[in-house]
Amino acid sequence: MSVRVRFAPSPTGFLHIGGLRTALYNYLFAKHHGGTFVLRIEDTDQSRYVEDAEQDIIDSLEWAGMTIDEGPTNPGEFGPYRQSERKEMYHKYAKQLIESGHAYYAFDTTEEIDQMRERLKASGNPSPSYDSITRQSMKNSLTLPQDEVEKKLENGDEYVIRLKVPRRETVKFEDLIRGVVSFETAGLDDQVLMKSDGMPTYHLANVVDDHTMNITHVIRGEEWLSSAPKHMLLYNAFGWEPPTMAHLPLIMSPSGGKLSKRKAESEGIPVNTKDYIAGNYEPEALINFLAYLGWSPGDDSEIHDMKELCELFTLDRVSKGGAVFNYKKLMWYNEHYIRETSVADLLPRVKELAENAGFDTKDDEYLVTVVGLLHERVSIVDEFVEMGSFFFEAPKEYDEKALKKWKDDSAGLVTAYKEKVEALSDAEFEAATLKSKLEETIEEHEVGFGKLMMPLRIAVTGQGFGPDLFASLELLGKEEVMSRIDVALERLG
RNA sequence: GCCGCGUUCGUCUAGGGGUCCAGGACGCCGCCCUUUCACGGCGGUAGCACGGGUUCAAAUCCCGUACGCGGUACCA
Repeated sequence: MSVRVRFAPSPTGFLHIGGLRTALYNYLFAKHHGGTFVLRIEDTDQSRYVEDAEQDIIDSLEWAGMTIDEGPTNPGEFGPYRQSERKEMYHKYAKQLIESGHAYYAFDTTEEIDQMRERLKASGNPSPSYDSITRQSMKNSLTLPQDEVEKKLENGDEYVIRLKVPRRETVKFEDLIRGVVSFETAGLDDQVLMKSDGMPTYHLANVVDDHTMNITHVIRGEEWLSSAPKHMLLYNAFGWEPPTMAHLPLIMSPSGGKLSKRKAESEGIPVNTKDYIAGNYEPEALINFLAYLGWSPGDDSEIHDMKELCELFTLDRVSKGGAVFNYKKLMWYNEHYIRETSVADLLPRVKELAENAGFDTKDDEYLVTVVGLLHERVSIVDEFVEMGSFFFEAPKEYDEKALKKWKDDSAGLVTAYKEKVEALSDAEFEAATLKSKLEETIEEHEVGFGKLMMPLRIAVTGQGFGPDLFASLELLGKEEVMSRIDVALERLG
């Protein structure tokens, strides 16, 4: 049977970076085996539904380079792909479970359940739950007379359907990442399968869908491991062969704990995929980084594109422990992929960025030189415009830190240099000459290179760092350079 | 609390009984290159959570402890 996996997010917000990695591992696994990558929208919680979330998920996956083989917008033969559109199916299967004695109706109100919990807590039970013991004293089809149950159902009284968890049983299953995992049913509660609003809970929906959609491998976050035994119980109750399980380690925040939205933001880590899109990160970098966050091919390689990752990826090489998100390493990947991208490919992107910043980008030839000069220096494409802003307009102010290098003798040296260079024709105004003129000047004044270099850089670019200065001067042209020096001399003295 | 899952440099990881006084990458530090900023090159720093076993031999197997994380909902 060919591999079919699903990424099954709930549309309660924008696609989280952890979700993106789960999707990636599913995708890589599917493609490694020539299988199918399914997107299923788990929208069974109507109270948390977010309108634009589904589109955001689809856009994010596409940006990251994952092709959805089957999903709500490109259905295959196992649709629909939104759980809200499969309601009848869940009802049918829930009913089947009741008939086979694996589930039952429960009529308790929220208040009654709360009271039960209070009562048990008061009598010394630290974690009361609706289970094989407590269900005997609750209002459900196991305790109520048959005719009363039927009457309640006919009256349209609110009810839920609960899983009848066996009293004492051991549920064991093999997880591809963790090996054999084992749970005692005594610790499980009678999970709600159908909610009183007629929607299934995740537990029922996920089992029914994975089975009816022919999913062969369930690859999901570790937060699901604890409820996996309930799912196994369900597969058993239906008499279905469960899919192979693989529970992924969580992505952790640098300060510890699951990388939550709140934590990530306070630690300067973009948490939603859309933040990376808006922030102009290289998708290849994010993907490469994410792939290695909890997985490695086992050799010393670090750089792989999606195609290579598909070839290399296996679940047995996924690590078990949580992985801390290392933003600096992400940036290292980002720098790497920018350097790998040709100037020609970068050009239109930088052009758009610069224009959005309100700069006149002059002609493409000019821009090509700008991009070339900054290519090895930027960490993220935005920096082409930030670091290179002086290519488009004269510095409005001078960087404070850089200004410390503007010493008492700076004005004199810059003036001396200016006088030399002023004599050059436009054609002579090129990097090598500009450099030799600087050498001449420092020799005449018997000072070090930096004594003139830094002030000159500040005067022309406003910054204490940046691309090769002489090439920059050449590109800017004589007239512009002269004018900037004059302004600086006047303002800095 | 209970249940489950984890634990190799600061971080991501390699390693699955001898070839490991533990390898790679990010970061950090230093040197070289560049009389500028970077890129790059070279080198350095730093780790098997702890305690017991098993074994001729344990980072690797077993048990316990500690710590971390997850779950404990009519949320997913």
